[in-house]
Amino acid sequence: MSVTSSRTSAARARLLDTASRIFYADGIRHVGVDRIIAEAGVTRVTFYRHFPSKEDLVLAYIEQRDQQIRAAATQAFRASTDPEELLLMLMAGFGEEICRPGFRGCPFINAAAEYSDPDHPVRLAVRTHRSWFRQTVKNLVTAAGCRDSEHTTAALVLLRDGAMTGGDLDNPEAVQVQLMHAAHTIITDRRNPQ
Amino acid sequence: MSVTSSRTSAARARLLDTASRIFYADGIRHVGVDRIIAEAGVTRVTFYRHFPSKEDLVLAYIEQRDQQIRAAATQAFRASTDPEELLLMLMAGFGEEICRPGFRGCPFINAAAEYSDPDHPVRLAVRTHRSWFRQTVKNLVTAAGCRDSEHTTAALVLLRDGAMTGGDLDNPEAVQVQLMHAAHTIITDRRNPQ
DNA sequence: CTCCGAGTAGAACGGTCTGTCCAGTATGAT
DNA sequence: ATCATACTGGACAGACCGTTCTACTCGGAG
Repeated sequence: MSVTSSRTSAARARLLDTASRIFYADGIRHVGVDRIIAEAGVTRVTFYRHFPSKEDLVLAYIEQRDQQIRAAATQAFRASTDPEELLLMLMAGFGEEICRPGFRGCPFINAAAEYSDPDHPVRLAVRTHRSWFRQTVKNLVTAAGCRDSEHTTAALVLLRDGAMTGGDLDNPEAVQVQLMHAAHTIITDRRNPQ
Repeated sequence: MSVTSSRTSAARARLLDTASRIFYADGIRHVGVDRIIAEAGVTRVTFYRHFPSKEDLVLAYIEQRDQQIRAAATQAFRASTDPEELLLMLMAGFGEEICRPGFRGCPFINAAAEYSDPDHPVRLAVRTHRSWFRQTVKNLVTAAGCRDSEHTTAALVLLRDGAMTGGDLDNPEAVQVQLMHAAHTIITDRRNPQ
């Protein structure tokens, strides 16, 4: 229990959830630990008991997002066995996400903007997530029998990143429509005749 | 002279150029004015004479980038009178930019990631730039006689943002190829038959 | 009962941040 | 010669940064 408690403690969970909300909404480097511990309702000692430094909290935030998205994908992939439908569902998920109130762009892209050093652990975690996402898309594209799977995958990733950016900086509803139209065009155009 | 000197001083120019380089490479909020004045080779008093606060320097950085890009576009647009060719040149310019050493993504997207408040002057400057860019693309798309100019413009903006992101986080050369392929497809597919 | 892990409360550390102030220097126009 | 202007140098305040510290409470396991 004492070993796992550092990962399952209620205080730790509150800390991480609070940090996740604040980091996503307001950025990372500019937010002090004072604000996080205050809003999480814990003390400094408790914070540093669970996270040796602020950087560990930041990493935990990024990795939690990664895990949540992977879990959501695994869950969503149970809804259908048709890879083409799943691809469209995936892109539709992004389309809905960017329209939700409080959307502030892709947390990984935003984090990378704040950590410019390519060797920084945050950057590494972002690359790990993006590699997983790209591979996931590629698996679906391949399973859907698209020609030129590498090319199609890259186009969908490009589209996704552009939509996450435009959803924050431009008109989310317009971007959503554009995203779905483009995704549909890409996927169906590359479909192999059967 | 005394009136214009605050805008044309050599010290001010060095300050702004240094800040531009550092802000783009390393981010904005995390770098202090100490580093900027040190690398620019001026004193703190000189800095605060030209920029009442750090925020004014940040704004000047964003607006300088905006002006430089507009000037480059105006310059480039003299190379041809064919709007379709100009559109492809525009996208090719982004393709080359993301492959250049030191590329760190779109300075406006990165700045917006660090300033989450939609009403912050930095966000406003970013919106201003993006509005100009979108309108510029739309003018070219319209002049090129594309069907559904609004839709085509949105697709190209989406593509551009995705490429700027992927150029920083993924493989720039691969993104460049993908960008040009997609741009070519979008533009020629929407061409009205003549 | 005793002990220990996990929590609370709050002070304090050294460092860095933006921004201000004082004193002195070089230059160039009048 | 004078005088405003733009600069240099360094010290300084006040706030905030991440981090560590002491001292205390409480509940459950041995």
